[in-house]
Amino acid sequence: MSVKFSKIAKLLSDIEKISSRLEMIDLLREFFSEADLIDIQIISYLIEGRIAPKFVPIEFNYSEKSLINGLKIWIEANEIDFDIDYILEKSGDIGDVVEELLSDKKIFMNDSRDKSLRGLSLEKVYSEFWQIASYDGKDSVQRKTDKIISLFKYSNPLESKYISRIISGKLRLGLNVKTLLDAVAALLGEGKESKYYVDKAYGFCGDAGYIVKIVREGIDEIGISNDEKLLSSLINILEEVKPVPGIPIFPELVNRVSTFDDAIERMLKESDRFITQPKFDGMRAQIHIGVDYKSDNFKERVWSSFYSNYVDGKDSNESLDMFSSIDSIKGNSKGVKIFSRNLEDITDMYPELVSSAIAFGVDSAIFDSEIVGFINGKFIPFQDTMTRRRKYGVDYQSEEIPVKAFLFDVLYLDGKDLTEDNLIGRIELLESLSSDKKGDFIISDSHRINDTEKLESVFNDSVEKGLEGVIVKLINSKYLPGKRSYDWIKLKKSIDKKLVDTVDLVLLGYYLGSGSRAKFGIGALLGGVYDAESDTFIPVTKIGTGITDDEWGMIMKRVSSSETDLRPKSIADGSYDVPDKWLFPDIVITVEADEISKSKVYTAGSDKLGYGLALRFPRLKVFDRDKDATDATSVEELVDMWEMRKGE
DNA sequence: CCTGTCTGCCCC
DNA sequence: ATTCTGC
DNA sequence: GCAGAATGGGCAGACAGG
Repeated sequence: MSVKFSKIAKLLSDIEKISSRLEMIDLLREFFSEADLIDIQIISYLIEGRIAPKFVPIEFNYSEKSLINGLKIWIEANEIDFDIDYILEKSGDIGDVVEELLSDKKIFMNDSRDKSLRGLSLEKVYSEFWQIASYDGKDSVQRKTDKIISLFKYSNPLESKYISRIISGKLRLGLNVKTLLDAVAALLGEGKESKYYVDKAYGFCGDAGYIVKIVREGIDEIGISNDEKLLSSLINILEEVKPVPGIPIFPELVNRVSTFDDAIERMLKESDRFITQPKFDGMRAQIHIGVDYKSDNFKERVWSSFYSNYVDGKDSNESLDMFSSIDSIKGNSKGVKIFSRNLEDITDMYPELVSSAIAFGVDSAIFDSEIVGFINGKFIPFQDTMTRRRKYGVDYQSEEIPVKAFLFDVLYLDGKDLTEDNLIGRIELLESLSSDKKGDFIISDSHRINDTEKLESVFNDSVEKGLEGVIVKLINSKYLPGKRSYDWIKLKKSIDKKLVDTVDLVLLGYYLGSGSRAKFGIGALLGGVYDAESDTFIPVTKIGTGITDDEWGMIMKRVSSSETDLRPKSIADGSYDVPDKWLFPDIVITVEADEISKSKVYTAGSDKLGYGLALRFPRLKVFDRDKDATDATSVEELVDMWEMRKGE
């Protein structure tokens, strides 16, 4: 019997009130030890605002704005006295808005109710979620709204709050899947050992529900009383979860440091040498070769997973066939699959890489790589590379924007898991695969070095080639799926102050904040440059980071005296996001950015260039420069900065 | 058919 | 992506 | 140092509405 959803809402509400992760883990562990297996599996997906693992292509496609629009229409049709915008501004959370709206008990009085929904269970809510996510085509937005409102009818305000938050993907509990895995590990005892194996198994399968399932089944079989046997048996079970071609592995992630010396110090603490590889400005891609669609391992993890039962009118073997049947794979004779950083299947977007993989001359492999547009021996801008991430017109675009896959790691080769091997061994193996059949694969350059001078020269080479910088890696490190540790450190060219773009922008408006920013009444700023010719200010970017909570309070005070409801005439109009509050342009701020980019919503520079300019990765450095707005960075200066970078 | 709006554990 | 915050 | 949650520009795709 699936647990009542009202109990789940209470659990989530309790977790939300806690700030200590250890206490959250304790609450969850308790729930995990009592609840039915199916409920635990469902929760493990819902906690991420999803209904299935990431590699299953099912999304709600219905976020905060859709719910707000839908509710507004519904409120008006039912003549309810409720100001959504006002409450949203105050709370900054769609869930809180819904909770408050439904606290009025009279709202659903005259509705005829569907009895099958009474006393919602978690399982029932989950299957309704599947239907909401499955609606598509004409009027699907309206059908989703109707279904959500019908769920509200059978929920108390607290349940409605979490239904809204799950669907809009912003649970805001201060807890996510990593903490959930900690709670799973806690089922096996206090020690850190269990956590290591749980994390690792999750890294290899990308499916928290599956991990929960095998752990819980193991516990039920052995019995929780037998501590020692429990731990060792469960470790054995978790260790069975190994890399399998066709099942995406969470890519290992990089950390950042602020100086070369910091990076070197961390590396040399562990070993007398370290590895550097180029940092490409493209798209992370994990390339699998030799997917065996009929193997038990593959079926167990993908085809028979419990969520496939929820797909309407299909049995589990027909459903969720992201891997599709082997017969339908056109020209993909070797079971090639390519996955993005977030485990999305992007195979069909890169036919030339599928061909390269088939020709590569290995039976099975999993490579870690970066896909970058590459024309006449030169790297092309990130924005152009990203046009290859598409569903339609793939053939045309692959001629317009040809790409290369730069392989920089190998996690699996000809049936063997390499993730426990040292990095240096994996790289040597990768380099040994070099042959004349690489197609659009390029084995990434790796340097083995041990001092600052060499690091700086490798870094400069990299930047000169048009790359983003270098990644520095511990020479003797294992591959850690999904981990962001200091085993891998990025040194971006923006570490060098000469290579960042710093501008003085005029504050033109601001936006309301969500979640924890709501209490400040401000969440982001709109900044612009000065155009002397027309004596106007032209927006170039929003800024939402680089500001501490204390500063937000101060900024709000400073800004309130310049507020105005209508756009001041001196601020250029455009298709940019209109701020919630306009400001008379009299405050100058300093903003740092990694680079200037071509824009379709910002227009600064378009008179001269034919296209507008914006900032990539903007962050606030100084709030109030105490100078005149007309002394801010000018359009001409911005255009100059853009042309100088381009010329290099 | 065209255009605007919204979405994406999007990509970075 | 960058940045800040609580533990 | 980790995990989580704020926030950025910009891309293609899906849908609503005229």
